[in-house]
This record gives sequence, structure tokens and C-alpha cells, in this order.
Amino acid sequence: MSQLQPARGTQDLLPDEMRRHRMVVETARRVAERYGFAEMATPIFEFTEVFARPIGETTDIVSKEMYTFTDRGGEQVTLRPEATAGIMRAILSNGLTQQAPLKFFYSGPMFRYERPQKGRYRQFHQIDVELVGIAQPQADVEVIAAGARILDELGILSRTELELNTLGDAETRRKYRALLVDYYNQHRAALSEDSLRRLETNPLRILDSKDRGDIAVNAGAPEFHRHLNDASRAFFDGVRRGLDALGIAYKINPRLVRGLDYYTHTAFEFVTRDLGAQGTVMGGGRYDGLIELMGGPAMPGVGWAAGIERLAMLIAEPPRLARPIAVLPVGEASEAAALRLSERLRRAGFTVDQGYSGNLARRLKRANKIDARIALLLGEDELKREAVTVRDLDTGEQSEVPMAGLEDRLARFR
RNA sequence: GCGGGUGUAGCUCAGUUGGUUAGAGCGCCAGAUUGUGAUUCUGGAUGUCGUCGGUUCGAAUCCGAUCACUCGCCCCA
Repeated sequence: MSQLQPARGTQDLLPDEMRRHRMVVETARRVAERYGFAEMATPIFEFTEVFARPIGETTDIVSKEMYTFTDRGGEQVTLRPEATAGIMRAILSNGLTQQAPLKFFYSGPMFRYERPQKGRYRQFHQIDVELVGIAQPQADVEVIAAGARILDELGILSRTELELNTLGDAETRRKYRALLVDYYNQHRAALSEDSLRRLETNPLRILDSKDRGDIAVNAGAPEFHRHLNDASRAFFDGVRRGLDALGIAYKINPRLVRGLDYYTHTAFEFVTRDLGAQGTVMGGGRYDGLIELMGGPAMPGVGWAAGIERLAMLIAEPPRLARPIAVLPVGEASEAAALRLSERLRRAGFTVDQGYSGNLARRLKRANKIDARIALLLGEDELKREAVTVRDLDTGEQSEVPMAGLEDRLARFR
């Protein structure tokens, strides 16, 4: 039995669920292209180094969540846990750094080895947008605006809230981090076990702790916005002015800290209360040092990723696909003619399903089940008269229509 | 990785203090109707009670382990 189950944290996407995924991806692709993001794709696995260094050795993703293995050639490879690092590698591999700005849209599966929950899987799917080569806050604004537009066209923008923060430039972040470490070291006794660990790995994370003791300690912690240097403050103001100008509502969340090491300046998340513990539906920010860290030129970038499963859980039932026409041969003599008729209609752009077997009642029943709009009955009588019987499956009305010019008579069912 | 909850038919679920042939609704199949579905009526099949082991004369029911799902923590999309 266990062998017949999908591996933990993976799932089959049966047609109903797949339709929801498709609606998410197709909406995102359409909107992203309106903003000038071109779709691209990278391999599903890369050399482990591509992810390990930029994401950060101490992050959970690298230290315990990567699907890493040695292939038959002895290479260390990893199933990608996120999209950005692979896209940056592709930019460098293909010498695209000369062509900035680069604007990419991406969608596909990601892999993280962690305990599954609602909205969290070991194989999950993301849509992703990256804008590389623009150092100005307008890039951040455009990226966030594209995200908001996608959520809006999916009909769920009103169920989310945009949280915004800045991590400052590298200098600001380094100095603030040192201040925080000093402060927390003076209050070690009051910190939770998790936060003592965070103090070593990612002290900014302590600010977002849900532990009561930590919350009390955080009340007295140095506040980040007081330690922003002028350049970082000016940048953040620019992002806010841009969002204000577009009428995009946001809430400043000083405790919003992105997990991956490469983020600078802008950090943001669209969050919802409707998904339990996995409230983040779309998250991203600016990563000005990333490409240099990977061995390329100094080149700024900003982007986001959104979880398709999480978005799919929020959207309303997607519209049904085109209702098919059922072509039903009556008796063996008309089977070949029915096949030809189906092909002819498909060539003309109709969605057509054939009745496969059984008597007419059985085939009509099946036509009903696949939600066919009309059935075309083709028996010896019709063959003789070079016509088909068109039966409306919603109303039960039927009439005989000549084969010649049938496409025009059926136009409204295309 | 840590803690809580739940596993009975394809689906949603009932199943008494441990008791003999484990049930309902929906869905599925067949017939009423061999050229007319969706409605109606009649009949039918659902199953390793998640799995393995233990206690017992007897286990869906009690105990243990394990697997899966689920909720929370960690972290993230």
C-alpha cells in the first residue's frame, strides 16, 4: 500500500486541481508580460553550489531542506529549493549581464525537504518575477505593482495585505545586526531556546518571534528605522512614494525579515489570514549583492516568488473549459462516418468527444457526464439523408441538420 | 527536526460497556427503455476497518510500534 502512495509531501494534480493551477499560472503569465517580463526557464536541478552559497549556509533551506544527492558522475546536485539563484546563474552563464535591464517571468516546481502542512509541500510550485539591472526604487515599485495586479486579476487582492519593510543597504544591515547581537547577548537569560539559536544564525529573526519571553525582550530592542543611513532611508522613501502614487496600500512591518542572506533594502510579503500558519502568499525583495556574490559583476536586482498551491487555495472555482460536442454513432455502420465528422469539427475549432461504446442510452449518459452541450447523432437514417440529428442536452430539443454547412449551424457551440 | 489530533466502501461519515453476517447517504453498475441522457422506479457490488504485532474465548473497538494525513512550532511560497 505504501508503495502506491505518492512520496510524502508530494501530490497528484488531478484535473480539477490542475485547472486551478493553470488559472493561476496563466493569469500571472498574462499580467507579467503586460509589465514586460519575458517567460524563461532554468533546469530543475543545479550543482549544489548554485544554491548553497547565495541562499546562505546557515539558513534552514540550505542546512536541512535541500534535496541534494550525488549523481552517477560523482557530481553534487540539488533539486532547486527556489528560483532566483538558478535564474541569476542563467544570466551569468549566458552572458546576459550586458543587456540589462532584464525582466523575467518564471513558473515551475520547487523542492524542499520539510514537514508538510496545509499550503506546504515538499514539491510545490511557484510563479516568480525578477527585474535585474535597475538600482532605482522604481524597479521595486514596478515589481510589487505587477504582483498586486496578478492578485487582483485572480480576485484575491482584497484577501491579502501587503507588508513592507526595509533591510537597508549592506552597511546599515551589518551595523544594525551588530547592535542587535549586543543587545540580545545582554538578555540571553530571557530568550527562548529557538532565539538563542537564531542569535547565532540569523539574529534579525528574533524580532519576529512568537515566544512571549522574546516579545518582552524585543520591546526594548534597538529599532531598525533609527539606524538607517541616509541612502537607505532615501531608497525606502522612494519605494513608498511610488506605491502611494499607484494607490497600492501597504502596512509597514518593522519585524518583516526575509530568510535568505542575499536580501537588501526592500522586503515585502502579501499575507492572508485564510491559510492558517502559511499566511505568506507572495514574498520578495531586493537582492543587490547576489550576482556579485555568485561571481558576476555588481548588478542590482529585485523580485518575488508566490506559491501556486497557496494561491490556488484562495481563488474561486475557475471557469469550466469549453463544453464539448458529443458525436454519437448509432450502430456500427456509422462509426467510420462519426470518426470523420469528429475530425472535421475539431479541425474547424470545436471541442469534440466521441461516444466510445454501448448502446445509444449509454453513450448519451456518458455525454452528459462530460458536460457536453449538444450531441450529434449519426445513424443509418442520417447517413442516407446526409444529415445529423443535433440534440440539445440542456433542453432535450433535437432537430436534423444537413451535413453541408454544419460548422456554421453549430457556430454558437464552439 | 519537535508537539497535539485523525485513519471504517470511490467520497462524506455512523458503528453501543470488546460479542457472532460492519452500516447509511452520495457516487458506481444493471434492468424498467436494443435510436434518446439528465428526472423516476427496481435490483446489485462495494471493504486487508491504514499496516504490523500484542492482550483476549472473541478486536473496527483495548495496548504498542509503524505509515499516511492534519493542526501548531521551526522556517518559508
